Order: sequence, then structure tokens, then C-alpha cells
Amino acid sequence: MTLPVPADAPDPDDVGLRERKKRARRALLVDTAQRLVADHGLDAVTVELIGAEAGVSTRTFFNYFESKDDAVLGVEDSGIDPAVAQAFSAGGPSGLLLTDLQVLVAALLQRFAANRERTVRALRLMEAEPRLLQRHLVWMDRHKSELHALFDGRRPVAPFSADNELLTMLVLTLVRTAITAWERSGYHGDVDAHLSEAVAQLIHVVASDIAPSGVGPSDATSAERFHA
Amino acid sequence: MTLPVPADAPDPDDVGLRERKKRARRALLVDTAQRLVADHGLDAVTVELIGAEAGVSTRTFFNYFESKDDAVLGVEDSGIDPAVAQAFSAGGPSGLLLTDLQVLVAALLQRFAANRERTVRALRLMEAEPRLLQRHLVWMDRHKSELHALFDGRRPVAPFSADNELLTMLVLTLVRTAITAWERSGYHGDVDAHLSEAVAQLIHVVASDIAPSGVGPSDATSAERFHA
DNA sequence: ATGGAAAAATTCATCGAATGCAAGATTGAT
DNA sequence: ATCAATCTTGCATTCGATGAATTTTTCCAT
Repeated sequence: MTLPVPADAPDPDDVGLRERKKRARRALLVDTAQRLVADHGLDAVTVELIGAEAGVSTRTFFNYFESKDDAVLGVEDSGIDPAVAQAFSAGGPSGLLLTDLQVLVAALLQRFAANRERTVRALRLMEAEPRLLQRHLVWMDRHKSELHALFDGRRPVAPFSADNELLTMLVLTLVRTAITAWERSGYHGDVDAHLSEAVAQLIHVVASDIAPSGVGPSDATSAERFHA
Repeated sequence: MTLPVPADAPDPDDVGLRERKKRARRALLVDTAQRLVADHGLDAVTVELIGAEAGVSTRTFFNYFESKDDAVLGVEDSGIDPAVAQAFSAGGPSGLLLTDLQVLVAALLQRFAANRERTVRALRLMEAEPRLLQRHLVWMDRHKSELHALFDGRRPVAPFSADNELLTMLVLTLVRTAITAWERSGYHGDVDAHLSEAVAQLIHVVASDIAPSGVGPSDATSAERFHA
């Protein structure tokens, strides 16, 4: 008996005509939506209009996106890079929780900004249309269980006391801070640069409370709070 | 010339019939909405139904709330306690940023859980209806400018380097972590107890990265990272 | 290539949230 | 009692979103 290929091989790089058309259409819809919204504002642009402009029925639009806002943001449901996820769950790569969280977030941002132009356009629209910002948080919510699984995987290997919820929010904090900083820089360079800055700021906020007056490393307050 | 009372005295405790009715109706709508949603689920309950059950027209419902979800959560647009806000802006009360943030969040939670029963019901519904969770984040968004103003006020008095965005997200992190922990405890005791725990966890996450091997307060790594 | 299975697009109907407007009712001050 | 301000309501409408049934397109085996 020859090894049968699993009935539904989920080949990610399926380059059948079907898949190609689907991707092209999706991209077209995102571009169309972004252009229209940039010109006329989020509320003035109806799904019907986007569809018409892209030569697609309204109903089909909703086969591609869960909502109008999703289309405008061009949400791609890319999970976390499996390699990075694996490393994190195994207690790596550095063994230091915050440091490894940073790596995780870097991987997230990597995928998030996969298509730089589209991402920048989406972020610009987010500045103008605060309602879209909220979708950004929803996006995090979708990955919540994925993140929780990672935290639960790592806990036995490299124990830590923080709740999943706190770590998830911390991830979100880093993502948003990095992105905001990137925005402010006029989208110069890479997002990652701003991520390090975000982590540094976080450390600084906490550290300045632990060791206040710049007293230095031997301040007892640190130990007190740390081991309290 | 006698001192004329300002035309529109914004008496917060206006006990005219009008104001009393308004509050009663609002409360009734929230209670009705929560009861119905608890029984039949968020999507099965229409605004029309809530209105009918409360003896109020659909149109009036939307005079009280911006959305169905707002009614279910019973959102009260209570800002931050002015006294606490003032203290924070002035660089207090402790002068330590994180500590003072905790005070700020405590004040927020205080108002958030002003009506304990209603709040608990809202949180229970949030557990069952993830969509409501997102409103929770929108709520934060509404207060964002308020928070940013506080940060900007404090900055010159007691300088710090963190971005407004990061601090805002940190506030949100503490709020959510505290509330989640409160939920897990079966809503025992006060929310504030869990807030301290949330802060402790945050410190621990960062501190364990700064001073890894549990070496203690005199570890040089702390200073290195801190002053880098 | 060709016929048939699978997938995707379209049409059509429908629901419900949300808003604007104008007319009617209630409350508050004089 | 009166008049203005405020609140409620009914009505019409727009638009986002979903479900079901039908037609079109792509794919694959022969």
C-alpha cells in the first residue's frame, strides 16, 4: 500500500489558479477599501461601494472579511511564527522572561508588517479613524488563547509567577508602544528598533520605582519589593 | 447687583424629578438588559426587546446609551477622581511613578465598581460574551486623552522618560489584570487587593530579567541595565 | 478534452443596530 | 396658567452583516 497523501494537504504555497485569484482579490479589496477610506472617510464608504469599485458583490466581500474594518486594516490572520513559539515554550531563547517576550513580540510585529506599504497605510488610517484602533485590540484578543498556550507551555520549563492575563497585556503594551513610536518617527526604518525602546521604557518605569533616587544597585528597596 | 447663579449650574446632585426619573430609567434599562442577556445570550436579545421589557421605546434606548453593549455593561462615564488626578499631576502622592500609577488605577477601579452588584453582573456577562470584552478596551480609549493630560501635567514636575502611550497601556494592563484576578477569586473581597498583586507581578516580571538568578539586591546587573 | 465533484461568487431575502427628524408629552420656572 | 426647555416617541432610513439557494468557476480523473 503506497503512502496516501492526506486528503486535504494544506499546502501553504498552493499556487493553483484558485488560490492565486483569491489572494489577488483579497489584496484588491484591501487596496480599494484603503484608498476609498483615505479619500472619503470611514463612515462615508459603504461595503457596497468598495465591492462595486473592486468588481465584487457585497456578499462576496463578507466571504473575505468579517467586517468592513477588517478589510480597511487588511487583517491577515497570521499566527505566531512556529519556530519562535516553540523556542518560547521551551523556555528560550534567553531564559529571561521579559527578554523572551520581546523576541516573541518582534516575531509578531515581523508578520504584522509583512507588507510594509499596506501596513503603513493601515496605520495612517488608524490615526485618522480612532474606531479602527479598537480593531487592533480585537486582533490581540484573537491571539489570546494562542499566547496563553505558549505561557502555559513555558511555565513548567522555566517557571514564573505572572498570570497569563498580565503577560498577554504586556505583549499588547509592547506592540502598541512600538507601533506608536514607529508612527511618530514617520515610519522610518524598522519597527523592531522601536520595540527595544519600548522595552527599555518599561524597565525604566518599574526600575525607577524599585531603586528610586538613582541610588544604585545596592538599594534595599529593591530586595524588599522584589521578594515581598 | 446680586450675584447671579451661573445660568447652567451643573449641580451633580440635582434631585429634580427630571433627574431622578432619568437615573431610575437608566438603571432599569441596565438591569433589564443584563437580565435578558444572562438568560438568552447577547445576540438573541434585541434592543427592541430590552425596550419593550423596560417600557421604553427603542429610540429612547439610544438616548441613554450609545450602543446595546454599553447598556449591557452599564457604562457610566465617570472620569477619574479629580483629587487623585490632581495629586498625580502634581507629582504625588509618593513621587514614585509606578506606585502613583497604582493609586491612579485604584481610583479608576473604585469608580468602575461603584455599584458592586451591577459590576459583577457585567463582568460575568463579559466572561460569557467575549465581544463585550472589547468594549472594555473602548472604555479605556475614551479616557485616553484624560490620562495623557495627566501624564503631561506630571512630566515637568516629576520627570520620567516613558511615552504616554506606554503608560496608558500600563494602566490598562493593571486594570485588566486586577479585574481578571478578581473574577477568578469569585469576586471575593475588594478589587484593590488584586491590584496590588498585579503590580507585584509586573515588578516581578521586569525584575527577574534585571536581576536574574535571584541573586538579591546587590546584583550589579540591575544597575547595568537600569542605567544603560 | 470532457464530465462531474468541489469551491467560490452571486442573487435575494432578511434582521437588527443605529441615526435624523418632527411631533407630542412632561417638567421646571415665573 | 403659561411658556420654554427637555425628554419621549413614532417614523423612515441607512447600512452592516448573515443565511439559503443558485449559478459560475476551477480542479482533477479518466
